[in-house]
Amino acid sequence: MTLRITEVEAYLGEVDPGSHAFRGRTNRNAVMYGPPGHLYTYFTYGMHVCANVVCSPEGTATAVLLRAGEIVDGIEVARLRRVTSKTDADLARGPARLCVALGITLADGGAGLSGPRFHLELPATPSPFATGPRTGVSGEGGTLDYPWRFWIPGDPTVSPYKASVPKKRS
DNA sequence: GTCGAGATTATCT
DNA sequence: GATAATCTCGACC
Repeated sequence: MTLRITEVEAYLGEVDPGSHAFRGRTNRNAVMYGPPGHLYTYFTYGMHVCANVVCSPEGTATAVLLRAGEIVDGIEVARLRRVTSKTDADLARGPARLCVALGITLADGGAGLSGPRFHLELPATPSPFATGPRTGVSGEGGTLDYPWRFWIPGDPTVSPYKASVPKKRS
């Protein structure tokens, strides 16, 4: 199946308070310290799986979290995996949803993106994108000081979920 | 459409 | 024992 990535978040390793690598290398984030082009998956909140792409050389821990995407091919399979989704745009709108739709599990952690299981390729033409503060990150890592969220404006698969700070109702 | 709270478990301190 | 890079459901506008 094919997925067009529409939203990501950057994590700059040990200098990023929101990164799993902020407190140093652990057993879980060991993959991020490895060579680039690999898949870093992790289990969070006791029930969700998220996928990252390692993008820094061995020894450093930067990665890109796949937050949302559009199912281009194999949408029927994605629908079976995401029964709760009412629309196609919901199939991969959100990090955990994206993993479910693609069938990514913890067992895929460390897999290469040029191997038989996964293949990553760049688009023929670059897409316009916007930047902003990250969401879902606890602590100071989720503030405007770390505007490392990138998405394609206007794309229906980009999550509006908690995209803006809670505002009081007058 | 938007807001608020609960669910549930691997991992880290 | 506390925490967490989230999702879903129910209530309200």
